[in-house]
Amino acid sequence: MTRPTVNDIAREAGVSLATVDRVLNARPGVRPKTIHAVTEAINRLGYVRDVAAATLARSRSYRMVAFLPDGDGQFVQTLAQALEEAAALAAATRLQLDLRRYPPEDMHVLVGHLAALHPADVAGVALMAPETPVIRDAVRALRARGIALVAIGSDLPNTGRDHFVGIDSHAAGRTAGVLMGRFCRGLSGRVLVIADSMLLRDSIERRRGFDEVLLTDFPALEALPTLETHGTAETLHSVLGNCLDATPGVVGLYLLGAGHRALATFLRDRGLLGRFVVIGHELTPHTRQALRAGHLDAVIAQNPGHLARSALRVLRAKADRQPIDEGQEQLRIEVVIRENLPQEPQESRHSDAA
Amino acid sequence: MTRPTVNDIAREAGVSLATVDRVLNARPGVRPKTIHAVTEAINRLGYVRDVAAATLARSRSYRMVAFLPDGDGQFVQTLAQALEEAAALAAATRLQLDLRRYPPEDMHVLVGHLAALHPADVAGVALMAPETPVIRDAVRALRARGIALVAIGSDLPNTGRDHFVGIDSHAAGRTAGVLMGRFCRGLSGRVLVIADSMLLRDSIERRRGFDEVLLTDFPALEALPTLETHGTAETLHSVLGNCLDATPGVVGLYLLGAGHRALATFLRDRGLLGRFVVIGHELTPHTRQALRAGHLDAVIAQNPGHLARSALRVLRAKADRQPIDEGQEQLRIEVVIRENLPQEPQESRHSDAA
DNA sequence: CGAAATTTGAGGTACGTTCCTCAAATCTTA
DNA sequence: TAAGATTTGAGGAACGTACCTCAAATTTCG
Repeated sequence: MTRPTVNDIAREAGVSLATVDRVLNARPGVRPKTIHAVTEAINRLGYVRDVAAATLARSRSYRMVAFLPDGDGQFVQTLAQALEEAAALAAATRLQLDLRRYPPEDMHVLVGHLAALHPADVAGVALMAPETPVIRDAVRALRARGIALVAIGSDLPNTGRDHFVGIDSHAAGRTAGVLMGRFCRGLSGRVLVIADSMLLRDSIERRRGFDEVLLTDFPALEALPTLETHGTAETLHSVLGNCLDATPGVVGLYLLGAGHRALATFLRDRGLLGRFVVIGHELTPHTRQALRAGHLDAVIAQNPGHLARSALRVLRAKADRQPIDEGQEQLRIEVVIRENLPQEPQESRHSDAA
Repeated sequence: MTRPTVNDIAREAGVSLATVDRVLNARPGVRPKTIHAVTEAINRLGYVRDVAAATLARSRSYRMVAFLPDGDGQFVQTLAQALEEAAALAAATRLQLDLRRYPPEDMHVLVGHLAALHPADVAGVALMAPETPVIRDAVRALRARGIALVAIGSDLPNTGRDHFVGIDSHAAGRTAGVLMGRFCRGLSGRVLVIADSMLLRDSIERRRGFDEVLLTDFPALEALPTLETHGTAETLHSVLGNCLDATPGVVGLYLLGAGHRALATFLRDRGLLGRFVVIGHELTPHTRQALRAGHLDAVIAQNPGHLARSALRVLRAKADRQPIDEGQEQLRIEVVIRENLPQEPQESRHSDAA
């Protein structure tokens, strides 16, 4: 009737509580035969460890640090907020998150922060950073010290990071390509691709996926070389203006990164709103507004709330050396159009001490 | 340095542990002034209740029951599996799920099951059922007895259900409509709408959303009256065959419910594969395969894993009379195309006693 | 067989909270 | 001011697991 406890296992297996404990926690000094008897009893009774009691007994606490690039990118802002919210909830389960920003222009600051982390203080790190050699080394050193690290938003392969929380940029780019192709059905012409900068791996991979699909599945569309805006509205206006003037037959615009607001202004000024199929990435206040207004046809996104919760769950699992639930941690490449736009995330107010 | 505990609050507020406890758990017999002093101390210290310790002390266990219609619908099968998996994980946090199937042809069986539930045995119920008057009454009675109820997959408004876990069918239908319209860009013609039966609220609402969008945004497309297959491949073949023979200019097919396998066979037999834009609902092995093969252009889906986890989380919250995290429980209307098809959910194997 | 090594048992404390009892202190109100 | 009502304090047991120590039992091996 009631849940079996460790004492029930001991009785069932005909051993003492201490032995059950040794088996359950994989402590040494138990004969294989005894281990077998205990696991048998566990299976027979259908015992499941009560994690509440276990974490309480362990009185373990999880101090995590998250590093996000400083700056005004809306996606990063949204993610930061999602992390704060997820952390507020996770505080009830003894997880403490220290969210820090680093100047994106000087990676050595970040590296310094990472190098200063000590496993006694910090159980795990969530990091959003481009993959440069210095970062790679810093991450490797961190892990060598026994601190878990998950890459968030943008992957850091070849660093031995414990996990990547985010979507596959290449597949996201392919998805954008298919939507562009299908939304432009019957049209032939050119597609402008606009990015902040093509130095980021994500942008490169999105672009690659996008091109692949256009090339193989939508030969009537030609994707032009990427226009780089360097994150400023002025550059976007001038570069895009020049390009449009010089290029006839543009039917679609693909924004690899930010710049939706600047683009909307530009198109409005030129009376071009609604003239192109426009596809972008990430759901932010700007893209949300553009979708609603009809200036943006689809957004390929990853859910920041899921990102944040997944990152914290994975970090905790890694800190506990426990397996992660792959199914739950797999993030979807979301396709957002006006009709399935989720409700504005309202002020989610958590009661204080509940 | 260390997390504040109830004892810290007591010291900080200058009251006893008992009083802190009374305030924390909203027990009676504390003066407003004292309550204020305690909450002040809580805020000052940034106290967060340790849920692990709390649930342990309460030694509460959560016995939940889920009712799904019996039958071979793939979505229901997938959902059942997702519920089992979510329950296996939640077992570690003292939640026990009893997954039951009821014969969809006789609602009285379900009603009987519901009527037999006693709040001493069952804390909450997850129910997937059509909204009929008998069901409505049974649900009302259940809630009157103090058992929490969440509707899963398909809503039960006007029953006072505690929560609905699922997506808005109307919005899902609109989303399908937009994709149909955009994928048929430049074409004018007719769209066939196929359903198992139009008696289900979900089908009706999807259809309504779909029609709305076609009517206002894509006047070149005409949605024809719904063809009902009653869930059998034979009916689908004959009805659809007749309709296609009698109707020129069909450019799209919209499947409100199941029947993807039968449709694929039908189209293959007639040599019509790839001739229409085909849009459907729910990601199942069949739709997944059709997407991959290119016979199906898009699927509007809700994630069964999220459904299951959300249902259990909400039930637990309701059983504890605690607020739910709206942000986390909001389910997305997913748009799935071949390019963003998630990996096949593999055998997720959880180690036994970890 | 005996000594050494290994395995097991018994018992305890701790984790942070809930929930209980009973007495003491404080407030109300006639 | 005194009786009654309300509020507060002190203390303890319980939840299920982790982790510790030391002694006893058992096995291994020379």
